[in-house]
Amino acid sequence: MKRYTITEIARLCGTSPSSVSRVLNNPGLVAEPLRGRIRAAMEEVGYRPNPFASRLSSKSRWGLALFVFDILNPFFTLIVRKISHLAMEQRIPLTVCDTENNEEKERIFLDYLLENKIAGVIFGEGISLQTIERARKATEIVLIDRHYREEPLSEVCSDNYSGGCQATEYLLQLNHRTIGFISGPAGWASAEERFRGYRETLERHNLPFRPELVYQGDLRFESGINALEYFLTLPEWPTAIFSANDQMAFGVLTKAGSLNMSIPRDISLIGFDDIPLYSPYTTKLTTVRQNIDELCTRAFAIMMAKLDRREEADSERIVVPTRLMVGETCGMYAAAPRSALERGR
Amino acid sequence: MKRYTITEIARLCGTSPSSVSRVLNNPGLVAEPLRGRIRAAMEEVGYRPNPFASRLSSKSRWGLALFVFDILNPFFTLIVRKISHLAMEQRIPLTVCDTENNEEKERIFLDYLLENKIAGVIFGEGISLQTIERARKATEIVLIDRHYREEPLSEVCSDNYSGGCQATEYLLQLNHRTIGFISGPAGWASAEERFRGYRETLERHNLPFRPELVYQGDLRFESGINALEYFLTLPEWPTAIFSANDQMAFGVLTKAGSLNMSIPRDISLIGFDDIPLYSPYTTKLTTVRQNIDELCTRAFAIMMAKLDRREEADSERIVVPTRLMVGETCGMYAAAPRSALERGR
DNA sequence: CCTTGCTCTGAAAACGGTTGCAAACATCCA
DNA sequence: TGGATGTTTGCAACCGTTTTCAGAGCAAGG
Repeated sequence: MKRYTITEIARLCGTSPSSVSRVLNNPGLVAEPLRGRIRAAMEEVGYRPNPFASRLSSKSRWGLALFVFDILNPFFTLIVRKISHLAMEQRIPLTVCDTENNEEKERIFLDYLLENKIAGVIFGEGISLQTIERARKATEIVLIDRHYREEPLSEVCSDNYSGGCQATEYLLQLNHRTIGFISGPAGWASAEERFRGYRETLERHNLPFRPELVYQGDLRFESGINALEYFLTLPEWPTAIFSANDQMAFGVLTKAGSLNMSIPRDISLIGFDDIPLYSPYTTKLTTVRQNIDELCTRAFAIMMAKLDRREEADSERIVVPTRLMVGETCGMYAAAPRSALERGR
Repeated sequence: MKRYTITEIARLCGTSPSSVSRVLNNPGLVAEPLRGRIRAAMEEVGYRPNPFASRLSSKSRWGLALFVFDILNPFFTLIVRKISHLAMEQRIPLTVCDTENNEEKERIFLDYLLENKIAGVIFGEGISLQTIERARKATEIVLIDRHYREEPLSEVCSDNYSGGCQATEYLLQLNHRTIGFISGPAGWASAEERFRGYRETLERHNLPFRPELVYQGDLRFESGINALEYFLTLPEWPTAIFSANDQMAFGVLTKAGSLNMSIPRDISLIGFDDIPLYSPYTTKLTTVRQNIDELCTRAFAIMMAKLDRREEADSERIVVPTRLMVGETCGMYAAAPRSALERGR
């Protein structure tokens, strides 16, 4: 399958390479009869421009990168999947950078990308501020589910605050009054917003915020296990637990199982994310859905817009709503102590 | 941070661009004093070749691609992680192609890559033969954990057959004689080898192979659930189950839990892969470890070798050993029917 | 009929490297 | 000492586009 050049197309049409190039990049500059002929010829032989030549000549940047701090976390795996498909649809090469929460790796990836004149990078949560700072000086950037507080940047976030409220509100409706919260790492805006939703909803209902009911996790499975262990050391056990993500909620579910506790009978549980991977488990987790597809699509669209109009695009902040997904892990709390009868049901 | 060109380096050293280029690509052609000077100058100003110019000029291919059919499957996620790090170490751009088991997507990815003169592609299991065929005509390819039967190709595989033997052997040692097998999809060489290990080990021990003890799964969680349901419809239940991968084993574990069966008390269970994600679950799965890091490192090394020496590299087939990881899901089978006493233990 | 101002087109110079070729020089052997 | 051979080096062409610039053609305006 021979690869044609712009010059050959030109010869085929009895015109010059310049016109062919113009048809490609600025069709308005070529008058109709010629333009049609050229287009037909390109179609005919299946012409594909040589990307290296274009980029060398135009000095334009090209290609995108996606930074995630832990590709094994299914939330990020889904982001990688979606963004990589979006990029492929546009025929834009995408470099996936799994930094493994390691600043040195971030640096290496970023150096490489800047050297190669990448056009833009999309950042997931968990990448260091320093790296983001460096990147934004040299290229276009968009943040997914991360709030950059210093100054406006293009960001697409789930409505983590409302999600936090929804979850807490729901537990309150079910009569729970002692609600444990498993947080994410400090400094993660998305997780902190969920926490704020939890805390403010409690206060809105005139329930005092009790710091001992908050366990700081790191969003991983093990945190859920440890969190439940911690909650059970408290003099008064929480009757419900709100976990800042599904993975930790799964840790709770698993630990509960091994302690012969039943969820939701003994304790209610609500997660955050709605990772499909976990849905097949027999107990369907009640959780707050983040619309990952939407998150990615919007972020990608912003990136494309930035690349198109070269001038400084204004930095937008888009908030994607979350939705409560009622599963099987939350139950109505009966104020009376659980009776043997109730247990045996 | 100014970007220097080869010409500027040449001027700095009072030599010609050709020599600088040669230092880069063929240092042997440049005599020592000059070479040293050029190297020093490049170091000094932090010279980085413009990759587009090189590729345009040398017409060489560049960049790698990695095809996996389901990036959400942690086995493949780990491969993606490892290969992407290896590529980054060598400063080679890597395109991750998650085909979602969809031939159309395979085609689009591959078209794009060939158009962009990719240097090589690494295939994981589950990519269609047709795509592999097309790719190998146009570029270098290496297969991971996939056996291409038609003719020799460069392949790096786990020793799936031995792994299958190890697992079965282990169950036999534990006195199990009725061992169920949950297979992978037909046509997947890696999974079929595991099955062969299972079958031949049985036969080696003069146990008849019983087709009804084989449930065909698709390597996903749900298959494990369905498999256990199926096995329980048999007149004689298996006392142990060997699952062709961990995810299905997890399905079994979960389903067993919801049926109030205890593993390993009521039934022993062994998986395949040793996915770290699953290890934190409180019951540690007994499984056969695939050395994913090794698999990837070897595959990548072969790819690099192929790219270095341009001539037809001979196709090697490398087999990476597997290892039995004893967890908590296999127990000794007591020939006598389980007594109430034993159950209550 | 001659300007003027468009619209379209082609020539040619980049872009930053690679590489074939030949010149310059050193080395070796007869 | 002279020619053959081998090693270094620089010149210049080329890779396939983009883009500037100027010229050609043409319609409108005076």
